[in-house]
Amino acid sequence: MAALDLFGRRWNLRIVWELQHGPVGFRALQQRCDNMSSSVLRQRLTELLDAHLVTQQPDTAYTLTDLGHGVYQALRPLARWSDAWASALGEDGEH
Amino acid sequence: MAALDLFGRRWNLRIVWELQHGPVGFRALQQRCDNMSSSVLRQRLTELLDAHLVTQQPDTAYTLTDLGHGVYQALRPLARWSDAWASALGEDGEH
DNA sequence: GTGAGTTGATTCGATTTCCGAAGCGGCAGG
DNA sequence: CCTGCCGCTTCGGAAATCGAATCAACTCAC
Repeated sequence: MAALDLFGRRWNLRIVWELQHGPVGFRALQQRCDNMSSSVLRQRLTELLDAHLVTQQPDTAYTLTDLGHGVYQALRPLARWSDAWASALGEDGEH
Repeated sequence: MAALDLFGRRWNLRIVWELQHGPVGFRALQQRCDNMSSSVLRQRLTELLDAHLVTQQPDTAYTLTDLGHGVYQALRPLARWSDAWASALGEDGEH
């Protein structure tokens, strides 16, 4: 239930999603997230750091922990579903 | 990506989660969601209705569509992960 | 049929969150 | 030095969220 609360906050899902490919720096991460506000990004990152989903490397780059990588795995069915969702909505509006 | 936006809104994940057991009325649904604000609940419900994840029955009760049920299925890995997450955080703070 | 209780739904002012742009100090290279 | 990039902070305004009051419709008891 706490998970639904954490991920119910804007950008948290997206940030985990964008960190899947490996360590990313602060400003680069911001750009990947549609240039979201830097203030909110920092806020979200501390939340994810506290939740032990994200770690900060010696070179200050951010990356997923093992736990965080588990989230990404758990998120993949949702990504697969979103494809079905998109096509279902697409058939709606056409013709 | 639109899915991350929709579910990045507060309560949307929770509402889908709470509708898993079948049709629920407006006020009952509100109570299940920690007595969330009724104004926001209505707003979220119209969003979910527009997204075809939720339908309103003749007796005005809300229930998941087939599409909405797919979301719930896609959410179950996340629920399973949250258990591992909870125990990992639990070991942290103890002793 | 009238009065009390419940339900889905709306309104509105207050609070919280989010945004975005500017700016900070630190650290490169030229 | 100066310029440019970096992680990060500050702050004022905009937007989302809240909470409580309220409405019309419906039920049920009496």
